[in-house]
Amino acid sequence: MTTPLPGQPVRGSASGRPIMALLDLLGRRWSLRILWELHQGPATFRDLQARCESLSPSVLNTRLGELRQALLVENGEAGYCLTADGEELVRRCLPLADWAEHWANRLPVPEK
Amino acid sequence: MTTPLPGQPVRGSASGRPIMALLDLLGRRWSLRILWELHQGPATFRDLQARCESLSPSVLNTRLGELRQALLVENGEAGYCLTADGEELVRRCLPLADWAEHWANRLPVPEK
DNA sequence: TGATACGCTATCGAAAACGTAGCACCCACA
DNA sequence: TGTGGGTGCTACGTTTTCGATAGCGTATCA
Repeated sequence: MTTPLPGQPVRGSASGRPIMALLDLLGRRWSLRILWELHQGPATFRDLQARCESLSPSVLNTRLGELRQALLVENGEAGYCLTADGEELVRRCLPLADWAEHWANRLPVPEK
Repeated sequence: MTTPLPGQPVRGSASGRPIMALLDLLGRRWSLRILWELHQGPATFRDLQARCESLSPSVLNTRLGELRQALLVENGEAGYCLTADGEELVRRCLPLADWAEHWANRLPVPEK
């Protein structure tokens, strides 16, 4: 699978607009979650697996490759962590956590 | 596939925390894109397909079902559109468009 | 020379997504 | 009354992606 990047046609949009590349990149299973977990602090490969309740190493490795190509994540001394850009991206998503709480309150309680 | 909702275990997290349900919901192919397109204005089923460059009706229908269960999208007079909650969610994601532009400038220009 | 941890790859079956065709419904119009 | 257009949506076979498990190669420390 190729990493969606600005300036290239991506799935669902031949335009190359940056937002489309971003939506494709983030709309892959575990992408958002991985960024979220790394925002909680740096982690080794195996740490990340554990935090995500044991997602496959193959998928994790694929996602990490994409996120590294996109310069959102890097592998440093302390293990994997967000780049400055990645940090800023997540920072802009933080209002989501807030919103999710309100959302939970408005939804009917799901059956167990 | 079951719709991830707060209060239930979701893929990658048994905790039921709202943010985890949200990350699961949005981390499915086309979810973010569909919300994005609906934020540009209401659309019929076929409009949505066209705006997303002809994604499969089966997938579109599945995503719409999930987003409707999550009370983010509804089917009204003018076709599909965001609910008040959905609108607020997207509003909180708008900084992403901005960020994506900066991101594009910092990335090496991809080969054609 | 084990013991342990690291990042990561290989393999294979299951699940999700894709592409295409077409159904059932409604409504205007001839 | 039938035909042409729109609607939302389903069916089905193929391809892609994901998931579960095992294990490799390296490094570190005892």
